[in-house]
Amino acid sequence: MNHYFTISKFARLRGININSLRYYERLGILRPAYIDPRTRYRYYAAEQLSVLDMILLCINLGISLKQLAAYIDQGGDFHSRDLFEEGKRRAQEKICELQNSLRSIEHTLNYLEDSGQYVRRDAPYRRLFPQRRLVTRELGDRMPHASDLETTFAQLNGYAREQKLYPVLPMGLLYRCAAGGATRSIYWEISEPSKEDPYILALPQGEYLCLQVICEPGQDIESLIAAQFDFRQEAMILVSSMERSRFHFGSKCFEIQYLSRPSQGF
Amino acid sequence: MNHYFTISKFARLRGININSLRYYERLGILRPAYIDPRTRYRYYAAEQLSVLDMILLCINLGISLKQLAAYIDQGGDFHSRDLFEEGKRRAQEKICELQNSLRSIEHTLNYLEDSGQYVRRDAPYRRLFPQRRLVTRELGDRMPHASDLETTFAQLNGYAREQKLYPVLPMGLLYRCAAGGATRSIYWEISEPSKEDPYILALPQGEYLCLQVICEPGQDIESLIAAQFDFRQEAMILVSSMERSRFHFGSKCFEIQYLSRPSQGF
DNA sequence: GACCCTCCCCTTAGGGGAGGGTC
DNA sequence: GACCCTCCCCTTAGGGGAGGGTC
Repeated sequence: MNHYFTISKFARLRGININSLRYYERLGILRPAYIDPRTRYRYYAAEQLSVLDMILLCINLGISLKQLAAYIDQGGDFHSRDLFEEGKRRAQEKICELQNSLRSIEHTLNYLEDSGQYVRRDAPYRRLFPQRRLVTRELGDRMPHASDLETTFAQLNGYAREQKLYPVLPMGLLYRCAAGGATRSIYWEISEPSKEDPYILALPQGEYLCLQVICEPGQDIESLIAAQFDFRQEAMILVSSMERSRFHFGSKCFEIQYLSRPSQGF
Repeated sequence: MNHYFTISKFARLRGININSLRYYERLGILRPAYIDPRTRYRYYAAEQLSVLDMILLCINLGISLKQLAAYIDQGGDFHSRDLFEEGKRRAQEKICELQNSLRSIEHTLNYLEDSGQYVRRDAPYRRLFPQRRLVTRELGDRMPHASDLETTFAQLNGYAREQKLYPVLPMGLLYRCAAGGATRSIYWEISEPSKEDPYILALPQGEYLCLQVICEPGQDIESLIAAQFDFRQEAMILVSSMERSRFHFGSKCFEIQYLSRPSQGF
């Protein structure tokens, strides 16, 4: 003489809704131990809690209940070890993904907070940056049109995502200046801390000479920079997007960051 | 003269399906920058990628797109800092939950693997256990009926879940024996490594004297134990469920684990 | 009176396809 | 020929409710 739980008592043992149990029955993964043929009332046995726990584990880890069926053999037994192995893999993957997202978010929040101290500066100032990692793409001899530039930024972002470099704001233009001339690149800052990639550039930490400029749509940003800095002096010049706690589309404010003789350190 | 992306090019920039973009438009969170009134073709601007990135971040972190709407003000600006703060909280919570699940799974896998070495032993043997943490509940003077026992196990499991102790297999009976008599409890092993709780018992690591018994449904497990051990000798006796890589309902095989004079250590 | 039953409709974030027009 | 449009139906894991019977 076995003891049975009614559907609501059984559901209460794991804090779930009775509709969930009816749903598991429909899927065929957890049929009541007994169904009264007259009233169609469902009754569950305590041993069935282990099946329910498996189901809840799967849901928790994003293993679909159809996939769960693959871990039950004809005899109704669970291949629980296989299921746990799969669950372990899933959990590890998800944790890894979330840690990457979290790092990107924290990176961005730090950046927003730090930038808050430099809002609307008319005069040049010195700004201390930590070491930064950028993913860059060199542009050709001529500055592309705004529309092509946008596309190139988007493509570089796509590349960085594919390579799991976790691009974040800010993005912008980068000039590597030397006596022989300057090369022009675009960049996205990345939050991935250690991966290697041919397009990654590690910017040294240190104090950069900074200047904020407003660039109207038709205006040429390079002539704005050239008015302030010499492109033939060995230096690194970044033209960085400035985003604050809100996104403003069509933002025209940039921060120029200047680092002289970067190859020699500070 | 702005540059626009067609819907499929825009989707490709982030590797998503064009139906997703149509869906975001329906929700009102990402309307195309321009819609040709004649053909109804949708065109997107590069700046809209930042909105798309916000949407993808939310999905990634389980923030619903309706909730996302709460971070957009009348002017169409994103309160991105608030959103990032929320995202950070979510990511941290999810990572924490997953790490707990992962620990439970690893705990269970270790247990299954370890138990594999002790399948179907006829004779007593010594088995080394690591330190184990149990959540226990004392039973009354008399052993409850099987049905009530099942309910009590389920309740204790529910309690352990609520307290985030992460109960795992094995579970079973626990006797704390002394000259004055024995107390009878049920227990679940827990995978939570450090939390304190009045019902937690930390079992010392060490070698336990073990014995496997088969207990048929009608049979009294306590008389089986009493045939082998003296309940009045200072000791800890566990009657542990034995589960292997598959769940078998109505399993009747138990492992008796005996530790003498636990208060004196090993 | 609390509990259970069977419909039946609804949710999220889209995916896939039919049938027809556009670049 | 590749691309885009608007329907329209489908998915997962249930949640909620109506209308009626059961413990």
